[in-house]
Order: sequence, then structure tokens, then C-alpha cells
Amino acid sequence: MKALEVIRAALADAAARLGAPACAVELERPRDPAHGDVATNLALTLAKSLKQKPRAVAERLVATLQLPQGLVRKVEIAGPGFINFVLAEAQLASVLESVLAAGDGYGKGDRGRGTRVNVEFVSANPTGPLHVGHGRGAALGDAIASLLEWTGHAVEREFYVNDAGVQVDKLARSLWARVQQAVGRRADIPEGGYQGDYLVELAHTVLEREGRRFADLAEEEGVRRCRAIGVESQRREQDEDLREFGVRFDVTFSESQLYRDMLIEQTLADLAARGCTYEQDGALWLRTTAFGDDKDRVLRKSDGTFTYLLPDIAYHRHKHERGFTRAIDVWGADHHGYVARMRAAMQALGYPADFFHAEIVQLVRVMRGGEEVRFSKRTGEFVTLRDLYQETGVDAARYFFLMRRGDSQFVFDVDLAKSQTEENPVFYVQMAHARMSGIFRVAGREPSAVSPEGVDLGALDQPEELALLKELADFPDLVAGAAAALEPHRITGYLENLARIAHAWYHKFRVLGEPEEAARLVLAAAVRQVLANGLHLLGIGAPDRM
RNA sequence: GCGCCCGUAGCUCAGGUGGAUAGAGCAGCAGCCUUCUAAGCUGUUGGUCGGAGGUUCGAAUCCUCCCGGGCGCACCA
Repeated sequence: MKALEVIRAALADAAARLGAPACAVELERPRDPAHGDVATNLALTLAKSLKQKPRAVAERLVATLQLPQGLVRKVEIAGPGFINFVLAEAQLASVLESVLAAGDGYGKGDRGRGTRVNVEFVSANPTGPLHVGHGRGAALGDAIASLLEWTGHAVEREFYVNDAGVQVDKLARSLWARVQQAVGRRADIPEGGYQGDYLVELAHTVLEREGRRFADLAEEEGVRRCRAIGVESQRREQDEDLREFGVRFDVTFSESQLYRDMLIEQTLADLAARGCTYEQDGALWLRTTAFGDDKDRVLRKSDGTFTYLLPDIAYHRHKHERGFTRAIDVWGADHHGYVARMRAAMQALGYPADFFHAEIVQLVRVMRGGEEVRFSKRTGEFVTLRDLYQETGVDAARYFFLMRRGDSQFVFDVDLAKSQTEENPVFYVQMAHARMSGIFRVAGREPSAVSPEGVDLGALDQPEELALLKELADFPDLVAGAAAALEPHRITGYLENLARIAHAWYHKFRVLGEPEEAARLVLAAAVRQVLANGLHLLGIGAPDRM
């Protein structure tokens, strides 16, 4: 809405003429409609530097303020010194033109132009099926990436595969044991190995494909083959899940590539050249305490092997070399202890403090039939992501993962996600979209064919209609704020609010056959568009009928 | 013991980076269908924002301490 920028500029100008130091003018939309359409706390923030009471500053600001005709209907000073603006009706309705002209692009901005951001998420070990926690990370990472795209950043979605560590070794030995069991031999799953039934099935598949002689291979050869087969198989399963869940990655990066391309050695050399490493007790240490970590960290153990940290540093160094200005990682809460050392390592390499950002996502608990569904990766009993989205549908699962802050502990209520009533927020929002679509279906018109041109939008004067106009006008700023904070849940909250007003409006007023039909069709088309944009931004469908 | 996150209505959670009388959904209570989807709408009950200090014109929001919950504190990954 351009009116906001005009007001902002006028306020800045007035402040300057009062001799105030330059500062950002904050505009907000008051919660209470009695406080106008736009408000600013400028007088309160300037009071101190001008050495005057906030209300006195407000009065001088208003007296000095120069606004073009026809923009604002009323300016008031209220409370401790807020300046409230009531916009002219024509200004409110102008948002409809913006929405319909921009269409699918309404809400997009370009604050991030010129910035390349890497968003890494899920990055599950290739050792088993994705579980519900990965689902939360997938939904969140994908939505964060979309938010950044909507604000003009160039984004790459990336999945990191730990295919070189001890976990895949355990996978290989577990699978080998299952192969032995499948041909009737005694074999134990190794300590800390993978107990899940999926490896029993995979063992049978392997024997069918390779023949029973596969089980007679020498152990080391068998384990080696099992490693490749296991990783390949689990990666394929995970990709299938993610694809069905609506998540697509631009890049899959393997840990083994770090070794192949000598990136580990280069990273070590870099860190050493910057004077950030030292040897002690036969190990090589990184001086992370110089950058805010609690203690220094080992990079190369005294037995000559590397810790997990070093390949991770090398990986993130590689992201920097690829030209990203920011690297955002979505990590499970069980990794939050790594944030400080990784951030320190990035600074040790000389990167800006804001290059690396870890977004921590808390674990998910699943509730069904009023009881918590327990899961444990160790025993192989767990709720897989696939089970979940097959039961609730992808839209509901994604929405539920996104409707809470990532750092809040979250209980996924399966029964609620499946319910097709107003209690279920995703249904509620989609229903609002379907209802708007229904109007056009009955009218026999395409929503996209609706234009505000020549329509008397002044007919939209009911409280629900004015509330909808303001809500629609908020969307671009909301997206920008959600992107800056990396908080997709702001979008779901907004959608529920918009849907609620839309339902109330729909219920209270008819569109077709009324004198206000033309104007209300424009409003319905715009509401439908913004609901769809918000849902699509989160990777959720916007059905025309339910 | 140390670090990070969290604590807001009976329940699940918002609270837009310090603003106006703390909000929504669910649950509860009372109502609403000759209509473009009642798969919905309207009204209403409900609060010491975990506690105590502090910062300032102003604090759920910032700082300190305490209480309670989760997670993490390896030459594991």
C-alpha cells in the first residue's frame, strides 16, 4: 500500500523540520480499530532527544505534517502520544487493485535482492525411514526457504548426507546381520545398530536380487556391499517420502564428497594459517573459545581420525566458497549444543558473524486417541513421517508442523489433523478459500477475470469488509516480517485470522444478486487470492471445493 | 554443576522485534439454516503473563536472581 510510504515520508520530513535526529519511522496497524488504520509512536521515541513531553511532540508533528489531499481522513493524537491516521475509504479499497494486479505475486518483495541464501534441512542419516521429527524440519525448512524466496532472496534448498561416518557403518553391519538371519544363521544386530523391521525386509530383497550366495561372501566384503546397498536404499526411500511430502531439494551434498575433493585438508590448512589451531595431548584443537564457545574443540583425535566437527566445518566452508551470503541450518533440538562451536568455527575462518544461523526445531510428540504414541529409534518402533502424512494428508501434516514456533515443544494431534470441521485450522482456512471459489463457480465466472476497473469499491463499507481490506493490505509486510524472523507460523496465524473474517463476511452478506455484487466479487476474488498465496507459500493446497 | 530453549485463559498456542484496555482456537454456556458449502456464523464465561527485583514516559517482551519443564554439556555422531 503506497499510502503507508507517503505517510512515513511525511512524518520523517516533519520530524526533521522539528530538528529531530534522523530515525526510522515505525508505522503499525493498531489492533483496536478505534485507533485508526495506521499509527506511529514517533512522538514517543523522539520525546527524549527533543527534551519535550511526548504529547507536545505529537502536537508539533501533526501541526508540521504535510500530507497530500485525499489520502487521510483524520489525524488524531491519542494515549501517551500516538499519532493515529484514519485513511480515506478510497485508499483502503486501493489494496484490491494491488492484489488483483499482482495475483500470485501479491505479497512478494525484494528486500533480499542480491542475497544468496542456502537453507539446509532434514539432512537425515541414510540409515532408516524419516520420522515425524524430520517432518517438522522438512516443513519448516521448506517454508523458511519459500519465505526467503518471497522476499527476493536467491535460495537453494540443500540436504546433507552423512554417508561416511560410523552411523552408516552400523547400518551396514545391521543389514549384514539381517542377511545372515534371513538364511537361517545366528547373527546379532551389533551394539547401537539398527533394529527396525525395514532392514529385515531389505535383507530379503537383497537376497532375491543378488541370490542366496550373497550371504556367503566374506564378512568384510558383505558389509561393504551392504553399506552401498543400505545407503542407496534408505536415500531412495527418504527421497520418495520427501517428494510425496511436497519437498524438493536443489542440492544433495554428500559427506564423502568432502573427502574426495580434499576439502577436509584444505579446511585444516585454512584454520591453521589463521592461527586458530594448536596441538595438545596428541590431538589437534580448534580455538573456538576465542569466538564465544565454552571450550576449545578437537578436530583430529590423538588416534589420527577426525571428529564429526571437522567435516561439518569443511562443509560449511564449502557453502561459503559457493558464494552464499547466509547459510541457514534447520537442526533438531538434540544438536543445539553444536551451534556455538559451529558459529565459532565460521568466525575462525573469518566469515561474518551472521553468515551461519542454526534454526533449532524442538522434537515432536504425537497424540492419537487421547494417548501419546511413543517412539524410539533404538528399538525400531517409531512413527514414520510416511505413516503420518498417509493418515492425515500432506496438507494437514505440513500445516500442523508450521502452525507453531519451531522452538516450542509441539504435540501433534492426529485426530484433530484428520477432522474435517472448523476445529481443524487447516480445514478452516482451506474452507474459506473454497467458499470464495464457490461464489465464482455459482456465478459462472473466473476469479482471475474479475477486475476492479469501473467498479464502485465505495460500496464496501461494512465493518467486515473494511476489516478484510486492512487484512489484505497487511499481507506483504507480514511476509517480510515472517521472512526476517524465519517464522512461518506467523503466516498460519494470519491465514486463520483472515479466514475467520472471511467466513463471518460470507455468512453475513450475500454477493450474487445484491446491489453490491460487483464490488463484493472484487473483494471475494482478492480474499481468495491472498488465502491461496499464503497457503501456497507454505506448500499447502488451496482447493476450490471441499 | 554449566549452557541453550521454554513457562501467557481449564487445554493448545499467538502476541509483528519496548507501545494504547494481553488475544485466538478448542473445551464450557446461550443462540442461528427457505440463501453463493451449517464442513459455517453470533454472543458469552474465563488472566497475579511462573515468582521477585531492576531498566523508562511505557515491560508478556530487555537485565539480574529464584522456581518449574525440555534439551545439550565427548579425542560420539
